[in-house]
Amino acid sequence: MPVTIRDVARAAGVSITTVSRALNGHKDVGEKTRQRILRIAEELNYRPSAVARSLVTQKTRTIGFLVSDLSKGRIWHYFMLQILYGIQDRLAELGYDLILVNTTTTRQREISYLDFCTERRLDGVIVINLRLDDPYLHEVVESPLPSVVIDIPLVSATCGYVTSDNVYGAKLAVRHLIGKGHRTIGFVNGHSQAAVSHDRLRGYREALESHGIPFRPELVYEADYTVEGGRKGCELLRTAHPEMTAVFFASDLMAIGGLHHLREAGVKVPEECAVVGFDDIELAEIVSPQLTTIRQKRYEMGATAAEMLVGMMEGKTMPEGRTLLPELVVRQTS
Amino acid sequence: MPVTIRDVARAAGVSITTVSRALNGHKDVGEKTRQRILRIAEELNYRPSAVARSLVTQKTRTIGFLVSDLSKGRIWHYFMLQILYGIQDRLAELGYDLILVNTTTTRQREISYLDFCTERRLDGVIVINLRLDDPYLHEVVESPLPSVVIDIPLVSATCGYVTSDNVYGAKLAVRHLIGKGHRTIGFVNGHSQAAVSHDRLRGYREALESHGIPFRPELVYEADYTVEGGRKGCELLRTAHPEMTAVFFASDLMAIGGLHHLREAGVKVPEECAVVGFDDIELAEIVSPQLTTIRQKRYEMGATAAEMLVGMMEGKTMPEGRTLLPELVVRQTS
DNA sequence: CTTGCATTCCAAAACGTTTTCAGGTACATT
DNA sequence: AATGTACCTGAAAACGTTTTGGAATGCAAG
Repeated sequence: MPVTIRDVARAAGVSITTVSRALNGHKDVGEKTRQRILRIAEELNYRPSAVARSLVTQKTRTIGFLVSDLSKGRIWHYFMLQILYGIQDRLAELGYDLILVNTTTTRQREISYLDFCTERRLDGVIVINLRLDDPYLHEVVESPLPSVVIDIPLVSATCGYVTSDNVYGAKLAVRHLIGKGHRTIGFVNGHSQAAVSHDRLRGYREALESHGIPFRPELVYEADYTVEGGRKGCELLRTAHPEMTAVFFASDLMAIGGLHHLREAGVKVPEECAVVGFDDIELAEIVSPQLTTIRQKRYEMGATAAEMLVGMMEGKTMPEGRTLLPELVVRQTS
Repeated sequence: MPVTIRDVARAAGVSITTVSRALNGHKDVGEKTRQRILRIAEELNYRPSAVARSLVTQKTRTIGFLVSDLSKGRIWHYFMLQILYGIQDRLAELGYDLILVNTTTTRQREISYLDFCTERRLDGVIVINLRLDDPYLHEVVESPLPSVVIDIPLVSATCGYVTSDNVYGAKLAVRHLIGKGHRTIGFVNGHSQAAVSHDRLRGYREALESHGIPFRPELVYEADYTVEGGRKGCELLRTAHPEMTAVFFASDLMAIGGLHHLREAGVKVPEECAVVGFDDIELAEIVSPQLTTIRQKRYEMGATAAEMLVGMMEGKTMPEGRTLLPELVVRQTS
């Protein structure tokens, strides 16, 4: 029942070819006919079918946003949301649409993400939060489907990545703390199945060593990027090392967990223990005391990913890795 | 280059009709041929094209999630995210996919959301955060495209809605405060272009009056659902009415803004001024002191919306309004 | 031997576009 | 008058499915 190109053609007394050309702005159609066709299409409220167009052009102008662990209680997505905005904004500018794919639920459908993408004939895919040990990670990276992964440094013939310079970010944090006079600095890291964890650890270590402070593995706790994990990590480190005067957390959420512990323990922040987070999610500014943290340019990461992907899809750019510089945001916890 | 049904048919030595029937589980195909076809399809790694299928079935099995004001600095989406999960989860179960539509950017494309939906031939749409004065609101509601709006009580032949019982929720909050002995209770409301604002105001008023406390309009401040708006509202109400011992906020974000003001002003919470929010976003539990609030079942709202929509689309249910009961969550600010 | 009925398969149409190739007209150049 | 050259238009193929309406086969019943 929706009006088709055929209806427009009939009403205008021309062939569908001419209608198609008039609407798509080809130049080989007379000015008067073009005007007439446009007017009639308008009158009939004609909207070309994207699915018919996709079938013939073999492009859907749709890209998938593959996010794993999208589920009820999780709040790590506070981090992801700005990235999503960046993707969606840039994609809209470029004339592409976004379809949301939850890897957890596609798995329920007993179909790999890749199969899902081919069924829907997606033009490309942006992947976030995939663990390094995800069984399908390499399937995605190696597949002919253009893709961009976020925060996993992998490049292939069809896959690029976007990430922050996590080594540098961690260095910023630690240097800042050292500058404030701290010498015993703990580190609550995220789980090791995220590439960023390794980089942040390295940055932590190198910053210490470059200031002549020996790296002590016992000052590092591996948590899991959750509030509760951060709380626990902070508690364990503090009881084991009461002399510790500052803690660097690999995420804001964990830092907030750490603050919870410190408050309960009656430790003054930042006087008795300074805290620095990572990410600069909106919470960092809302929580009190406001959190000193390393700002990741999340919106830009998303926009960059979108841009890279479209560039690859349209054959204009080669897959590459892009690394954005984070920056230190000093607030009240340091 | 992807393998088509034709390739499978050729390899199996049957017609494409038979392949189609075999794959879709129709019964008029011999058992041996069915097995052979399935095996060959598997071997060739055949994935049926959703777009070709959509063209002929006239269904895309895709629904749109229309969200307005999805942009860089906004954080109201902390509220929306759980709803999104609910939608996406239920939709995945039902075999539908979700496409994200930002009304702000479609407007840039100079095309109404509705036109966008018809171009993509979406099967239905879920709308959130549309202001009552949105120019396209009624276009969406009245259009033949099945739709479900969230938090706007509108029903038409093709449009249902899901919302919380906001009157009841506000009553819960105010009753709770009255039970704690408060008699002068301020109310920081959101803007009036949200239907929920009116209901929450009504609940506030009725709860007061049913306890013999007169409603005083000067104790109500109309903010805008932002942290800063809540801060300002709280400040204004307190300076104008120092005798006020409790404030009810129409959202957690505003309540958190209020807490900021109270902390700066050195007001003890909840001893000198109690605070109750609305929504129960994750922040409410993370912030300190932890926020007493009215919990909206956001995930369920999303799941319900998805379910209703699919029911309507498949002609199994009539459009209706569904109202979920919120509940009081007492924490530290009251 | 016909008729009827399952069972299993297929040819062809349809969905709504884009694009290729060629046809037609009008006009200027030989 | 024939040829060339723009310019505009259209018929038809193609994209990859589903579905309709038979057709062929085999077999039981008349």
